[in-house]
Amino acid sequence: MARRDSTDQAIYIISVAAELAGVHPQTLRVYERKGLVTPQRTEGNTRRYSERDVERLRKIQELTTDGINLAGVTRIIELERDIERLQARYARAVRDLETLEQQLEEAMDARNRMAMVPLRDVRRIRRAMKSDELSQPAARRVFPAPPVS
Amino acid sequence: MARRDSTDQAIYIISVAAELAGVHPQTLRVYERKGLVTPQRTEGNTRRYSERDVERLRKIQELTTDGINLAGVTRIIELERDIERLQARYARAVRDLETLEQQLEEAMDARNRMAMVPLRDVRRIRRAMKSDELSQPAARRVFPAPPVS
DNA sequence: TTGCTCCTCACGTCACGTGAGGTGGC
DNA sequence: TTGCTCCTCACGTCACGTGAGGTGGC
Repeated sequence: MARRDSTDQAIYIISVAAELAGVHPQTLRVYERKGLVTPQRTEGNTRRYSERDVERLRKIQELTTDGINLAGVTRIIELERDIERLQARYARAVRDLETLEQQLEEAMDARNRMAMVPLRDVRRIRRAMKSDELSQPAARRVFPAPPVS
Repeated sequence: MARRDSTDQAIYIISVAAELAGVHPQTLRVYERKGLVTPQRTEGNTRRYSERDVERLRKIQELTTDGINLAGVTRIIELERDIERLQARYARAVRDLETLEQQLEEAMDARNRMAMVPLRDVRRIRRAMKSDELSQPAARRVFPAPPVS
């Protein structure tokens, strides 16, 4: 779940992160105290913000600009993450559906190109066709249905 | 989309709606002015709240109790509605998937109980079986695959 | 008449952002 | 040293809820 890639690298000091997000550095300290954005710290106790942190700061900035307070921002970010997950799950289901539809169609196609014979009659048919003058080529074409992957 | 049922009937005067939602009547007037809840009006210009309105008021009350301001409440209610729709859509997809899986399984079952014969050989097989002493009952069992609903 | 409704205005409270002020390490 | 960082405290602004005050119709 928690991806570990370049967007997690803690690279920006507070003044740079603040500028990238378009807010006051002091604001970032307040956000951290309230638990909205938790940057890493250097050994010297200096904050280091990752690209992901800055993204989050921008999102917060966008929402507060719309007049939403921090309690609302927190909740909204959670809900939007839920929505993303749901959408991904739905997209996966649609893909599965398409795959299955195609499989079903193929199965139907195969079936429609064929005549079906109860398995228990196969031996009898083979025997009957052996006694027929034209039987040899046709007899080989009587076969059990192949398993479908 | 907009359901029209008993929950839309405008039945409560402001004092009752306020009590049901656990808030001050004056608050309801403020909410209306801000566009959060829009009750119907009687001919005498008195507000009438529906069950759905009261539900919404309770939701607002719940969120503001969590310290979320009205701008946040509006957004959150929208997002939660989005989530409900997405969940319904996902549930529908899952149902479709199950139906299709069952159809595919049935198709496979039918196929596995049968031997398959290319259609162009059916006539030849029938002819061959006719000349076989045990052919009569078996010949009837050579048939084209039925269409699947 | 009583108790509601309607409205507007005003104010107390609180969240938020940000500036000030003093500290310390690259 | 300079310019950043760290922290805490304080204050201006604004959103929100709610009370007051006056009106009018079941």
